[in-house]
Amino acid sequence: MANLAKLEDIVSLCKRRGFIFQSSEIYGGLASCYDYGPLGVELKNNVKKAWWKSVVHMHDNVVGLDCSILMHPLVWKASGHADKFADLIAECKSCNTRTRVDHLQNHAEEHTEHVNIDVELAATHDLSNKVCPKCGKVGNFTEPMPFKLMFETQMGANVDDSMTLYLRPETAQGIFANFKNVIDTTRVKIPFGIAQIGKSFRNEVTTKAFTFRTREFEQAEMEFFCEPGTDENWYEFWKEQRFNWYTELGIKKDNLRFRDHDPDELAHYAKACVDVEYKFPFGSGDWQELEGVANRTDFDLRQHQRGMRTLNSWYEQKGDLTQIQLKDEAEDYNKGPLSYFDEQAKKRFIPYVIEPSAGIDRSTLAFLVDAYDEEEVKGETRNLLRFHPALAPTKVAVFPLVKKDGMPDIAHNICKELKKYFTCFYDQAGAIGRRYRRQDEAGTPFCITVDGQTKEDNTVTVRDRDSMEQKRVSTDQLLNYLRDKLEI
RNA sequence: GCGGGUGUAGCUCAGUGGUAGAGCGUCACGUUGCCAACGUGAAUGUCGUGAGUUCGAAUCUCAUCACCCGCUCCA
Repeated sequence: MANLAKLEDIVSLCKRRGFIFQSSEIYGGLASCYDYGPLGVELKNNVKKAWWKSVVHMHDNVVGLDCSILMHPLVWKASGHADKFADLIAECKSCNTRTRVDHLQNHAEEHTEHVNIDVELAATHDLSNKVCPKCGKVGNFTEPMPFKLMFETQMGANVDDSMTLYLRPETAQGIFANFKNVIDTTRVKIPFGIAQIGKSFRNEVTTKAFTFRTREFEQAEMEFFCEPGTDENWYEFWKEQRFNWYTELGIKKDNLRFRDHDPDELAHYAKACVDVEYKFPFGSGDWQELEGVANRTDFDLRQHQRGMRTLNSWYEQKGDLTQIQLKDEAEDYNKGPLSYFDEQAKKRFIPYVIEPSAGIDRSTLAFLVDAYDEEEVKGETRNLLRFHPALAPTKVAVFPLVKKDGMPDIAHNICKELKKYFTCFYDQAGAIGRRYRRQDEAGTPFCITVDGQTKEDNTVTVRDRDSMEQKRVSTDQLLNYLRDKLEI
Protein backbone atom coordinates (compact mmCIF):
# COMPACT_ATOMS: atom_id res chain seq x y z
CA MET A 1 0.00 0.00 0.00
CA ALA A 2 1.10 3.54 -0.48
CA ASN A 3 0.75 6.50 1.83
CA LEU A 4 -2.09 5.18 3.91
CA ALA A 5 0.06 5.65 6.95
CA LYS A 6 -2.75 6.48 9.31
CA LEU A 7 -6.23 5.33 10.03
CA GLU A 8 -7.50 8.82 9.24
CA ASP A 9 -6.29 8.42 5.67
CA ILE A 10 -8.32 5.24 5.34
CA VAL A 11 -11.41 6.82 6.87
CA SER A 12 -11.06 9.76 4.51
CA LEU A 13 -10.69 7.51 1.48
CA CYS A 14 -13.73 5.47 2.51
CA LYS A 15 -15.85 8.57 2.91
CA ARG A 16 -14.62 10.32 -0.22
CA ARG A 17 -15.32 7.37 -2.46
CA GLY A 18 -18.55 6.24 -0.83
CA PHE A 19 -17.26 3.03 0.70
CA ILE A 20 -17.98 3.55 4.38
CA PHE A 21 -19.81 6.30 6.30
CA GLN A 22 -20.31 6.94 9.97
CA SER A 23 -23.74 5.71 11.06
CA SER A 24 -26.35 8.39 11.77
CA GLU A 25 -23.85 11.02 10.73
CA ILE A 26 -26.45 13.79 10.34
CA TYR A 27 -27.25 13.32 14.04
CA GLY A 28 -23.64 13.54 15.13
CA GLY A 29 -22.91 9.86 14.66
CA LEU A 30 -23.45 6.80 16.79
CA ALA A 31 -20.41 5.29 18.44
CA SER A 32 -19.00 2.17 16.87
CA CYS A 33 -21.57 1.96 14.08
CA TYR A 34 -20.83 2.35 10.39
CA ASP A 35 -22.73 2.23 7.11
CA TYR A 36 -21.52 0.88 3.77
CA GLY A 37 -22.06 3.29 0.89
CA PRO A 38 -22.72 2.49 -2.78
CA LEU A 39 -19.22 1.20 -3.52
CA GLY A 40 -18.80 -0.30 -0.05
CA VAL A 41 -21.85 -2.50 -0.21
CA GLU A 42 -20.71 -3.90 -3.57
CA LEU A 43 -17.27 -4.61 -2.16
CA LYS A 44 -18.58 -6.19 1.02
CA ASN A 45 -21.11 -8.30 -0.88
CA ASN A 46 -18.31 -9.48 -3.14
CA VAL A 47 -16.22 -10.43 -0.12
CA LYS A 48 -19.10 -12.48 1.23
CA LYS A 49 -19.71 -14.09 -2.17
CA ALA A 50 -16.05 -14.99 -2.47
CA TRP A 51 -16.04 -16.53 1.01
CA TRP A 52 -19.21 -18.50 0.34
CA LYS A 53 -17.87 -19.80 -2.95
CA SER A 54 -14.56 -20.80 -1.42
CA VAL A 55 -15.95 -22.39 1.75
CA VAL A 56 -19.32 -23.78 0.64
CA HIS A 57 -19.53 -24.20 -3.13
CA MET A 58 -16.00 -25.44 -3.68
CA HIS A 59 -16.40 -28.27 -1.17
CA ASP A 60 -18.71 -31.23 -1.64
CA ASN A 61 -19.05 -31.66 2.08
CA VAL A 62 -19.91 -28.14 3.21
CA VAL A 63 -23.46 -26.81 3.26
CA GLY A 64 -24.87 -23.41 4.13
CA LEU A 65 -27.23 -22.05 6.73
CA ASP A 66 -28.85 -18.74 7.58
CA CYS A 67 -30.40 -18.77 11.01
CA SER A 68 -32.10 -16.11 13.09
CA ILE A 69 -30.17 -13.64 15.20
CA LEU A 70 -32.54 -14.15 18.11
CA MET A 71 -32.44 -17.62 19.61
CA HIS A 72 -33.79 -19.47 22.60
CA PRO A 73 -32.10 -18.10 25.75
CA LEU A 74 -30.98 -21.58 26.74
CA VAL A 75 -28.69 -21.57 23.71
CA TRP A 76 -26.59 -18.99 25.52
CA LYS A 77 -26.89 -20.73 28.84
CA ALA A 78 -25.56 -23.92 27.27
CA SER A 79 -22.86 -22.24 25.22
CA GLY A 80 -21.56 -20.54 28.34
CA HIS A 81 -22.08 -17.01 27.07
CA ALA A 82 -24.90 -16.13 29.49
CA ASP A 83 -22.76 -16.95 32.51
CA LYS A 84 -19.25 -16.49 31.34
CA PHE A 85 -19.11 -14.10 28.46
CA ALA A 86 -17.75 -11.24 30.48
CA ASP A 87 -14.39 -9.85 31.43
CA LEU A 88 -13.42 -9.04 34.99
CA ILE A 89 -11.91 -5.61 35.17
CA ALA A 90 -10.57 -3.46 37.99
CA GLU A 91 -9.79 0.21 37.83
CA CYS A 92 -6.72 1.76 39.39
CA LYS A 93 -7.85 4.60 41.63
CA SER A 94 -4.60 6.48 41.11
CA CYS A 95 -4.44 6.65 37.33
CA ASN A 96 -7.97 5.48 36.34
CA THR A 97 -6.57 2.76 34.11
CA ARG A 98 -8.78 -0.25 33.64
CA THR A 99 -7.02 -3.54 33.60
CA ARG A 100 -8.23 -7.09 33.36
CA VAL A 101 -7.72 -8.61 36.78
CA ASP A 102 -5.71 -11.49 35.38
CA HIS A 103 -3.40 -9.02 33.69
CA LEU A 104 -2.38 -7.46 37.00
CA GLN A 105 1.16 -8.28 37.90
CA ASN A 106 1.88 -11.05 40.40
CA HIS A 107 -1.50 -12.43 39.73
CA ALA A 108 -1.02 -14.93 36.94
CA GLU A 109 -2.27 -17.90 38.92
CA GLU A 110 -5.90 -16.83 38.76
CA HIS A 111 -7.55 -17.04 35.36
CA THR A 112 -10.32 -14.46 35.12
CA GLU A 113 -11.05 -14.28 31.45
CA HIS A 114 -14.63 -15.30 30.77
CA VAL A 115 -15.59 -15.49 34.40
CA ASN A 116 -18.80 -16.70 35.94
CA ILE A 117 -20.69 -13.48 36.53
CA ASP A 118 -22.70 -14.53 39.55
CA VAL A 119 -19.78 -16.12 41.30
CA GLU A 120 -17.57 -13.14 40.66
CA LEU A 121 -20.15 -10.67 41.89
CA ALA A 122 -20.49 -12.59 45.12
CA ALA A 123 -16.80 -13.21 45.59
CA THR A 124 -14.45 -10.80 47.23
CA HIS A 125 -11.20 -10.12 45.51
CA ASP A 126 -8.03 -9.43 47.36
CA LEU A 127 -6.12 -7.03 45.16
CA SER A 128 -4.12 -5.54 48.02
CA ASN A 129 -0.82 -6.86 46.73
CA LYS A 130 -1.47 -6.31 43.04
CA VAL A 131 0.45 -3.77 41.00
CA CYS A 132 -1.05 -1.37 38.51
CA PRO A 133 0.77 -1.91 35.19
CA LYS A 134 0.35 1.76 34.31
CA CYS A 135 1.37 3.76 37.34
CA GLY A 136 2.90 1.12 39.58
CA LYS A 137 0.68 1.80 42.58
CA VAL A 138 0.02 -1.25 44.71
CA GLY A 139 -3.39 -2.34 45.95
CA ASN A 140 -5.22 0.81 44.97
CA PHE A 141 -8.03 -0.70 42.92
CA THR A 142 -11.78 -0.49 42.69
CA GLU A 143 -13.78 -3.62 43.34
CA PRO A 144 -13.48 -5.71 40.17
CA MET A 145 -16.48 -5.43 37.86
CA PRO A 146 -17.60 -7.91 35.24
CA PHE A 147 -18.70 -6.50 31.90
CA LYS A 148 -21.59 -8.25 30.21
CA LEU A 149 -20.71 -8.51 26.57
CA MET A 150 -24.09 -9.67 25.24
CA PHE A 151 -26.78 -7.24 24.07
CA GLU A 152 -30.16 -7.85 25.64
CA THR A 153 -33.51 -7.16 24.04
CA GLN A 154 -37.14 -7.95 24.69
CA MET A 155 -39.40 -10.18 22.62
CA GLY A 156 -43.10 -9.40 22.84
CA ALA A 157 -44.72 -5.98 22.81
CA ASN A 158 -46.60 -6.57 26.03
CA VAL A 159 -44.24 -5.60 28.84
CA ASP A 160 -45.78 -8.05 31.30
CA ASP A 161 -45.13 -11.23 29.36
CA SER A 162 -42.18 -10.23 27.24
CA MET A 163 -39.08 -12.37 27.35
CA THR A 164 -35.49 -11.19 27.59
CA LEU A 165 -33.46 -12.41 24.65
CA TYR A 166 -29.89 -11.89 23.55
CA LEU A 167 -28.60 -10.67 20.25
CA ARG A 168 -26.20 -13.42 19.25
CA PRO A 169 -22.55 -12.71 20.07
CA GLU A 170 -21.48 -15.25 17.45
CA THR A 171 -23.16 -17.05 14.57
CA ALA A 172 -21.60 -20.38 15.54
CA GLN A 173 -24.23 -21.35 18.09
CA GLY A 174 -26.97 -21.18 15.48
CA ILE A 175 -25.02 -23.78 13.55
CA PHE A 176 -24.68 -26.09 16.56
CA ALA A 177 -28.38 -25.66 17.26
CA ASN A 178 -29.13 -26.81 13.71
CA PHE A 179 -26.61 -29.65 13.63
CA LYS A 180 -29.37 -32.25 14.03
CA ASN A 181 -31.59 -30.61 11.41
CA VAL A 182 -28.85 -30.69 8.83
CA ILE A 183 -27.88 -34.29 9.63
CA ASP A 184 -31.51 -35.39 9.35
CA THR A 185 -32.32 -33.61 6.11
CA THR A 186 -29.28 -33.42 3.86
CA ARG A 187 -27.55 -36.82 3.74
CA VAL A 188 -24.27 -35.24 4.78
CA LYS A 189 -21.76 -37.62 6.30
CA ILE A 190 -18.93 -36.84 8.62
CA PRO A 191 -16.60 -35.12 7.95
CA PHE A 192 -18.74 -32.19 6.83
CA GLY A 193 -19.18 -28.51 7.49
CA ILE A 194 -22.02 -26.02 7.99
CA ALA A 195 -21.31 -22.43 7.03
CA GLN A 196 -23.07 -19.19 7.81
CA ILE A 197 -22.58 -15.46 7.24
CA GLY A 198 -24.39 -12.96 9.42
CA LYS A 199 -24.44 -10.17 11.94
CA SER A 200 -23.29 -10.61 15.52
CA PHE A 201 -23.31 -8.22 18.45
CA ARG A 202 -20.93 -7.72 21.35
CA ASN A 203 -20.99 -4.99 23.93
CA GLU A 204 -17.26 -4.42 23.78
CA VAL A 205 -15.79 -2.56 26.72
CA THR A 206 -14.01 -0.34 24.28
CA THR A 207 -14.54 0.02 20.57
CA LYS A 208 -12.01 1.53 18.29
CA ALA A 209 -10.15 1.67 15.05
CA PHE A 210 -12.94 2.46 12.58
CA THR A 211 -14.78 -0.67 11.43
CA PHE A 212 -12.12 -2.89 12.97
CA ARG A 213 -13.80 -3.38 16.33
CA THR A 214 -17.48 -2.52 16.36
CA ARG A 215 -20.34 -3.67 18.55
CA GLU A 216 -22.35 -4.76 15.52
CA PHE A 217 -20.34 -6.76 13.02
CA GLU A 218 -20.61 -9.43 10.41
CA GLN A 219 -19.06 -12.85 10.70
CA ALA A 220 -18.44 -15.66 8.26
CA GLU A 221 -18.16 -18.86 10.23
CA MET A 222 -17.99 -22.52 9.37
CA GLU A 223 -18.24 -25.39 11.82
CA PHE A 224 -16.53 -28.45 10.39
CA PHE A 225 -17.64 -31.64 12.12
CA CYS A 226 -15.19 -34.52 12.13
CA GLU A 227 -14.35 -37.71 13.97
CA PRO A 228 -12.30 -37.28 17.14
CA GLY A 229 -8.72 -38.13 16.31
CA THR A 230 -8.94 -36.62 12.84
CA ASP A 231 -9.45 -33.13 14.20
CA GLU A 232 -5.80 -32.10 14.16
CA ASN A 233 -5.46 -32.89 10.47
CA TRP A 234 -8.60 -30.97 9.61
CA TYR A 235 -7.36 -28.08 11.71
CA GLU A 236 -4.26 -27.90 9.54
CA PHE A 237 -6.34 -28.29 6.38
CA TRP A 238 -8.66 -25.37 7.11
CA LYS A 239 -5.86 -23.26 8.44
CA GLU A 240 -4.14 -23.48 5.09
CA GLN A 241 -7.37 -23.06 3.10
CA ARG A 242 -8.27 -19.92 4.90
CA PHE A 243 -4.86 -18.32 4.68
CA ASN A 244 -4.72 -18.95 0.94
CA TRP A 245 -8.15 -17.41 0.45
CA TYR A 246 -6.79 -14.01 1.40
CA THR A 247 -3.69 -14.19 -0.77
CA GLU A 248 -5.62 -15.55 -3.75
CA LEU A 249 -7.88 -12.50 -3.53
CA GLY A 250 -4.92 -10.21 -3.69
CA ILE A 251 -3.72 -9.59 -0.14
CA LYS A 252 0.04 -9.20 -0.27
CA LYS A 253 1.81 -12.08 1.46
CA ASP A 254 4.06 -9.69 3.36
CA ASN A 255 1.00 -8.23 5.05
CA LEU A 256 -0.48 -11.52 6.23
CA ARG A 257 0.65 -14.00 8.87
CA PHE A 258 -0.45 -16.69 11.29
CA ARG A 259 -0.25 -16.21 15.01
CA ASP A 260 -0.76 -19.22 17.25
CA HIS A 261 -2.55 -18.66 20.53
CA ASP A 262 -0.64 -19.46 23.66
CA PRO A 263 -2.22 -22.25 25.71
CA ASP A 264 -3.27 -19.82 28.47
CA GLU A 265 -4.81 -17.51 25.87
CA LEU A 266 -7.24 -20.13 24.57
CA ALA A 267 -10.97 -19.72 25.11
CA HIS A 268 -12.62 -22.17 27.50
CA TYR A 269 -13.89 -24.33 24.62
CA ALA A 270 -10.78 -24.46 22.45
CA LYS A 271 -8.02 -27.01 22.18
CA ALA A 272 -6.03 -24.95 19.68
CA CYS A 273 -6.45 -21.63 17.94
CA VAL A 274 -4.57 -19.65 15.36
CA ASP A 275 -5.22 -16.15 14.11
CA VAL A 276 -4.81 -14.92 10.57
CA GLU A 277 -3.44 -11.44 11.03
CA TYR A 278 -3.16 -8.51 8.64
CA LYS A 279 -0.65 -5.72 8.94
CA PHE A 280 -2.99 -2.74 9.12
CA PRO A 281 -1.43 0.72 8.96
CA PHE A 282 -2.85 1.62 12.36
CA GLY A 283 -2.99 0.52 15.96
CA SER A 284 -0.31 -0.24 18.45
CA GLY A 285 1.21 -3.34 16.95
CA ASP A 286 0.12 -3.05 13.32
CA TRP A 287 -0.75 -6.75 13.11
CA GLN A 288 -4.45 -7.20 13.70
CA GLU A 289 -6.65 -10.26 13.58
CA LEU A 290 -8.86 -10.95 10.58
CA GLU A 291 -9.87 -14.48 11.38
CA GLY A 292 -9.47 -17.18 13.98
CA VAL A 293 -9.26 -20.88 13.20
CA ALA A 294 -10.08 -22.89 16.32
CA ASN A 295 -10.37 -26.49 17.37
CA ARG A 296 -13.54 -26.34 19.48
CA THR A 297 -13.44 -30.06 20.24
CA ASP A 298 -16.82 -31.61 21.15
CA PHE A 299 -17.46 -28.89 23.70
CA ASP A 300 -20.40 -27.14 22.07
CA LEU A 301 -22.47 -30.16 21.05
CA ARG A 302 -22.00 -31.68 24.49
CA GLN A 303 -23.03 -28.42 26.11
CA HIS A 304 -26.20 -28.28 24.01
CA GLN A 305 -27.07 -31.81 25.05
CA ARG A 306 -26.88 -30.51 28.61
CA GLY A 307 -28.97 -27.52 27.59
CA MET A 308 -31.68 -29.77 26.13
CA ARG A 309 -31.84 -31.63 29.45
CA THR A 310 -32.26 -28.29 31.26
CA LEU A 311 -35.41 -27.22 29.43
CA ASN A 312 -37.80 -28.33 32.19
CA SER A 313 -36.09 -26.35 34.92
CA TRP A 314 -36.15 -23.36 32.65
CA TYR A 315 -39.94 -23.66 32.41
CA GLU A 316 -40.18 -24.18 36.15
CA GLN A 317 -38.22 -21.00 36.80
CA LYS A 318 -40.40 -19.12 34.29
CA GLY A 319 -37.49 -18.48 31.99
CA ASP A 320 -35.19 -16.88 34.54
CA LEU A 321 -31.74 -17.97 33.42
CA THR A 322 -30.11 -16.79 36.61
CA GLN A 323 -32.20 -19.22 38.66
CA ILE A 324 -31.20 -22.37 36.83
CA GLN A 325 -28.14 -24.50 36.52
CA LEU A 326 -27.22 -26.45 33.47
CA LYS A 327 -28.00 -30.13 34.01
CA ASP A 328 -25.07 -32.51 34.20
CA GLU A 329 -24.11 -34.56 31.23
CA ALA A 330 -25.61 -38.01 30.85
CA GLU A 331 -23.11 -40.77 31.50
CA ASP A 332 -23.54 -42.06 27.98
CA TYR A 333 -23.41 -38.60 26.47
CA ASN A 334 -21.75 -40.12 23.42
CA LYS A 335 -25.12 -41.61 22.50
CA GLY A 336 -27.03 -38.38 23.13
CA PRO A 337 -29.40 -36.53 20.78
CA LEU A 338 -26.58 -34.56 19.17
CA SER A 339 -24.37 -37.57 18.56
CA TYR A 340 -23.56 -38.94 15.13
CA PHE A 341 -23.85 -42.54 14.00
CA ASP A 342 -21.17 -43.74 11.63
CA GLU A 343 -22.85 -46.39 9.47
CA GLN A 344 -19.58 -47.81 8.19
CA ALA A 345 -17.88 -48.24 11.53
CA LYS A 346 -21.16 -48.87 13.36
CA LYS A 347 -20.02 -46.34 15.90
CA ARG A 348 -21.76 -43.44 17.66
CA PHE A 349 -19.86 -40.39 18.84
CA ILE A 350 -19.95 -36.62 19.40
CA PRO A 351 -17.99 -35.01 16.56
CA TYR A 352 -15.10 -32.67 17.08
CA VAL A 353 -15.38 -29.24 15.47
CA ILE A 354 -12.88 -27.15 13.55
CA GLU A 355 -14.05 -23.56 13.21
CA PRO A 356 -12.70 -20.93 10.83
CA SER A 357 -14.31 -17.69 11.97
CA ALA A 358 -13.70 -14.64 9.83
CA GLY A 359 -14.65 -11.00 10.34
CA ILE A 360 -16.28 -9.77 7.13
CA ASP A 361 -15.97 -6.10 8.02
CA ARG A 362 -12.34 -6.60 8.93
CA SER A 363 -11.41 -8.43 5.77
CA THR A 364 -13.35 -5.92 3.67
CA LEU A 365 -11.26 -3.18 5.26
CA ALA A 366 -8.08 -5.17 4.71
CA PHE A 367 -8.89 -5.74 1.03
CA LEU A 368 -9.54 -2.04 0.65
CA VAL A 369 -6.36 -0.95 2.38
CA ASP A 370 -4.23 -3.54 0.62
CA ALA A 371 -5.57 -2.58 -2.80
CA TYR A 372 -4.82 1.11 -2.36
CA ASP A 373 -1.94 2.40 -4.44
CA GLU A 374 -0.46 5.61 -5.71
CA GLU A 375 1.89 5.94 -8.64
CA GLU A 376 3.54 8.68 -10.65
CA VAL A 377 2.29 9.07 -14.21
CA LYS A 378 3.81 11.91 -16.22
CA GLY A 379 4.43 13.92 -13.09
CA GLU A 380 0.91 13.41 -11.79
CA THR A 381 -0.13 11.10 -9.00
CA ARG A 382 -2.47 8.34 -10.04
CA ASN A 383 -4.59 6.94 -7.19
CA LEU A 384 -6.04 3.53 -7.72
CA LEU A 385 -7.49 0.52 -5.98
CA ARG A 386 -6.00 -2.67 -7.34
CA PHE A 387 -8.90 -4.93 -6.36
CA HIS A 388 -8.98 -8.52 -7.46
CA PRO A 389 -11.65 -8.67 -10.20
CA ALA A 390 -13.88 -10.81 -8.01
CA LEU A 391 -13.95 -8.07 -5.38
CA ALA A 392 -14.11 -4.97 -7.57
CA PRO A 393 -17.42 -3.13 -6.96
CA THR A 394 -17.69 -2.29 -10.66
CA LYS A 395 -16.23 -4.71 -13.18
CA VAL A 396 -16.40 -2.61 -16.33
CA ALA A 397 -16.98 1.03 -17.28
CA VAL A 398 -18.12 2.04 -20.78
CA PHE A 399 -17.41 5.44 -22.35
CA PRO A 400 -17.96 7.19 -25.64
CA LEU A 401 -14.69 8.91 -26.48
CA VAL A 402 -16.65 12.10 -27.15
CA LYS A 403 -20.34 12.72 -26.93
CA LYS A 404 -21.11 13.09 -30.62
CA ASP A 405 -21.14 11.12 -33.88
CA GLY A 406 -23.43 8.52 -32.35
CA MET A 407 -20.77 7.27 -29.96
CA PRO A 408 -22.97 7.64 -26.83
CA ASP A 409 -25.68 5.42 -28.35
CA ILE A 410 -23.23 2.66 -29.20
CA ALA A 411 -21.63 2.88 -25.77
CA HIS A 412 -25.01 2.82 -24.06
CA ASN A 413 -25.97 -0.34 -25.91
CA ILE A 414 -22.72 -2.08 -25.06
CA CYS A 415 -23.16 -1.15 -21.39
CA LYS A 416 -26.74 -2.37 -21.36
CA GLU A 417 -25.72 -5.71 -22.86
CA LEU A 418 -22.81 -6.22 -20.45
CA LYS A 419 -24.96 -5.41 -17.41
CA LYS A 420 -26.60 -8.81 -17.84
CA TYR A 421 -23.33 -10.43 -16.82
CA PHE A 422 -21.57 -8.12 -14.40
CA THR A 423 -21.69 -4.69 -12.80
CA CYS A 424 -21.18 -2.11 -15.48
CA PHE A 425 -21.01 1.67 -15.34
CA TYR A 426 -21.65 4.23 -18.10
CA ASP A 427 -19.96 7.65 -18.11
CA GLN A 428 -19.74 10.34 -20.77
CA ALA A 429 -18.92 13.36 -18.61
CA GLY A 430 -15.62 15.16 -19.04
CA ALA A 431 -12.37 14.31 -20.73
CA ILE A 432 -11.58 10.68 -21.37
CA GLY A 433 -8.47 10.75 -19.16
CA ARG A 434 -10.48 12.00 -16.23
CA ARG A 435 -13.00 9.23 -16.67
CA TYR A 436 -10.22 6.63 -16.66
CA ARG A 437 -8.81 8.04 -13.45
CA ARG A 438 -12.22 8.11 -11.77
CA GLN A 439 -12.56 4.41 -12.43
CA ASP A 440 -9.04 3.79 -11.15
CA GLU A 441 -10.09 5.25 -7.83
CA ALA A 442 -13.13 3.00 -7.67
CA GLY A 443 -10.99 0.00 -8.57
CA THR A 444 -12.77 -0.85 -11.83
CA PRO A 445 -10.58 -3.38 -13.67
CA PHE A 446 -11.54 -2.44 -17.25
CA CYS A 447 -12.71 0.58 -19.19
CA ILE A 448 -14.22 0.26 -22.65
CA THR A 449 -14.13 3.21 -25.02
CA VAL A 450 -16.20 3.64 -28.15
CA ASP A 451 -14.30 5.82 -30.67
CA GLY A 452 -14.47 6.85 -34.33
CA GLN A 453 -13.11 3.51 -35.47
CA THR A 454 -15.93 1.62 -33.79
CA LYS A 455 -18.41 2.51 -36.52
CA GLU A 456 -15.97 1.38 -39.21
CA ASP A 457 -14.83 -2.00 -37.92
CA ASN A 458 -16.94 -2.75 -34.84
CA THR A 459 -14.02 -2.65 -32.42
CA VAL A 460 -13.62 -0.82 -29.13
CA THR A 461 -10.64 -0.20 -26.90
CA VAL A 462 -10.34 -2.08 -23.61
CA ARG A 463 -8.14 -0.32 -21.13
CA ASP A 464 -6.54 -2.22 -18.25
CA ARG A 465 -6.60 -0.57 -14.84
CA ASP A 466 -3.25 -1.79 -13.59
CA SER A 467 -1.10 -1.34 -16.69
CA MET A 468 -3.17 1.41 -18.37
CA GLU A 469 -2.58 -0.49 -21.61
CA GLN A 470 -5.24 -0.59 -24.29
CA LYS A 471 -6.30 -3.29 -26.69
CA ARG A 472 -8.73 -3.19 -29.57
CA VAL A 473 -11.37 -5.85 -29.22
CA SER A 474 -14.20 -6.64 -31.59
CA THR A 475 -17.60 -6.02 -30.01
CA ASP A 476 -18.62 -9.63 -30.83
CA GLN A 477 -15.69 -10.86 -28.80
CA LEU A 478 -16.03 -8.31 -26.01
CA LEU A 479 -18.10 -10.39 -23.59
CA ASN A 480 -15.86 -13.44 -23.87
CA TYR A 481 -12.76 -11.33 -23.64
CA LEU A 482 -13.94 -9.66 -20.43
CA ARG A 483 -15.25 -12.84 -18.84
CA ASP A 484 -11.93 -14.48 -19.45
CA LYS A 485 -10.01 -11.60 -17.93
CA LEU A 486 -12.40 -11.21 -15.02
CA GLU A 487 -12.54 -14.96 -14.42
CA ILE A 488 -16.33 -14.83 -14.31
C1' G B 1 -14.62 4.62 31.52
C1' C B 2 -9.60 7.39 32.18
C1' G B 3 -5.43 10.32 29.98
C1' G B 4 -3.90 13.01 25.47
C1' G B 5 -5.52 15.09 20.68
C1' U B 6 -9.24 16.55 17.01
C1' G B 7 -14.13 18.44 15.00
C1' U B 8 -15.07 24.86 9.59
C1' A B 9 -18.03 22.86 2.05
C1' G B 10 -18.08 15.90 -0.37
C1' C B 11 -12.34 15.64 0.82
C1' U B 12 -7.73 18.35 2.64
C1' C B 13 -7.29 22.55 5.36
C1' A B 14 -6.81 28.35 6.29
C1' G B 15 -9.47 31.63 9.33
C1' U B 16 -8.17 33.19 17.28
C1' G B 17 -13.93 38.45 19.15
C1' G B 18 -16.33 42.37 14.02
C1' U B 19 -20.01 40.53 6.67
C1' A B 20 -17.46 32.31 6.50
C1' G B 21 -12.58 31.30 2.68
C1' A B 22 -8.96 28.42 -0.62
C1' G B 23 -7.36 24.05 -3.27
C1' C B 24 -9.25 19.60 -5.02
C1' G B 25 -13.85 17.33 -6.15
C1' U B 26 -19.12 17.90 -8.06
C1' C B 27 -22.64 20.04 -11.81
C1' A B 28 -23.84 22.88 -16.55
C1' C B 29 -22.40 24.88 -21.34
C1' G B 30 -18.60 25.27 -24.96
C1' U B 31 -14.28 22.99 -26.59
C1' U B 32 -11.98 18.23 -26.76
C1' G B 33 -10.34 12.24 -30.82
C1' C B 34 -7.15 8.15 -25.25
C1' C B 35 -4.97 9.05 -19.52
C1' A B 36 -6.91 13.98 -13.33
C1' A B 37 -6.49 19.21 -20.61
C1' C B 38 -8.73 24.22 -21.42
C1' G B 39 -12.42 28.28 -21.13
C1' U B 40 -16.88 30.26 -18.93
C1' G B 41 -20.41 29.76 -15.31
C1' A B 42 -22.87 27.38 -10.97
C1' A B 43 -24.26 24.81 -6.55
C1' U B 44 -22.99 23.29 -1.64
C1' G B 45 -21.80 25.36 5.31
C1' U B 46 -27.15 24.17 11.83
C1' C B 47 -18.31 26.46 11.61
C1' G B 48 -20.25 18.62 15.55
C1' U B 49 -24.55 19.81 19.13
C1' G B 50 -26.52 22.73 23.35
C1' A B 51 -25.99 26.47 26.86
C1' G B 52 -23.17 30.68 28.86
C1' U B 53 -20.01 35.38 28.61
C1' U B 54 -20.30 39.64 25.17
C1' C B 55 -23.12 45.15 21.74
C1' G B 56 -21.25 41.05 18.74
C1' A B 57 -18.73 34.04 19.17
C1' A B 58 -16.15 29.53 14.05
C1' U B 59 -12.92 32.22 17.66
C1' C B 60 -13.61 32.76 24.98
C1' U B 61 -16.13 29.36 29.05
C1' C B 62 -18.97 24.99 30.40
C1' A B 63 -21.56 20.66 29.08
C1' U B 64 -22.47 17.01 25.53
C1' C B 65 -21.74 13.92 21.00
C1' A B 66 -18.38 11.71 17.60
C1' C B 67 -13.56 10.37 15.84
C1' C B 68 -8.11 9.47 16.52
C1' C B 69 -3.71 7.80 19.86
C1' G B 70 -2.85 4.98 24.52
C1' C B 71 -4.94 1.44 28.47
C1' U B 72 -8.25 -2.76 27.16
C1' C B 73 -10.17 -6.32 23.69
C1' C B 74 -10.51 -9.83 19.69
C1' A B 75 -14.26 -11.77 14.50
